[in-house]
Amino acid sequence: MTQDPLLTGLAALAAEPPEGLLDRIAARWVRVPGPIGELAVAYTDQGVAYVHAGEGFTEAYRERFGRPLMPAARPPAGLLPALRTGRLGALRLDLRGMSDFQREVLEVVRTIPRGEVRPYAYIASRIGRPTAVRAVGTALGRNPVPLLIPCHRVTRSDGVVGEYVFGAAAKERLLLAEGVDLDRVRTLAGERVFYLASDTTGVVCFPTCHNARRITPAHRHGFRSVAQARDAGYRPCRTCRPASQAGA
DNA sequence: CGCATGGCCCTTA
DNA sequence: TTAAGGGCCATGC
Repeated sequence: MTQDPLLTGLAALAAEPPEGLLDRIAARWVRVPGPIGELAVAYTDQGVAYVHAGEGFTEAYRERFGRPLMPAARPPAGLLPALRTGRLGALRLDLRGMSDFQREVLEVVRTIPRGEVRPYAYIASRIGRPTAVRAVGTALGRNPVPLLIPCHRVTRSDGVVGEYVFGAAAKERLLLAEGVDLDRVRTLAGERVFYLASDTTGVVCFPTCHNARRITPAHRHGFRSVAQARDAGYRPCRTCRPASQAGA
């Protein structure tokens, strides 16, 4: 009907988007096995953007991101190992659209090793906002990539496991599967012990820090606060950095 | 020591 | 624009 080059150009666009364009706009998604059952995972050319458990994945994705979704043939490289080992490896994440606060929280949480836990208040201190403790909880409740950014490893200061996007029961199962001795954490908490120190190294740790777990019982000392441990002559562990603030 | 309570700060409706 | 409330925490009986 017309030979208008603009129209033919547009028609070509509609029929066959240029390579890469679609991936910038849309996300792909796959179903994969995870440690707590089947997961739906969405990813873009930037990396994994969303991890969802249970029903209603596409609805939840669209409500939250409002972008088109296309099924993918296979999971992105590195996703399955990351879910299996609890370590990201080279897997990239797409965290665009998060607030600065949320990104800072997630960056710290990301560094908590498998098999260990840290309190919400610790995350708040690490990002330099020691009183924004509840806001940290809110941010983790909105973690778009649970399991990959291990928000299940953030627990309450009083030794209680606390809430979780996929439910408190799932959080507890995950931690046990990763080797966290929750019974011991709870026993210590009952004695008001939230830090463990070694009188051979002079270092004080969070109880689940791998350094704390190797302390011989005879040389182990429990403390209620880092301040008390300091007064007793201990210095904070450089690995788990108890009571450390941003920069400190 | 278990529970209640005020405090805090970011996000959402 | 504002107000309400949440994956919490430290106190005070």
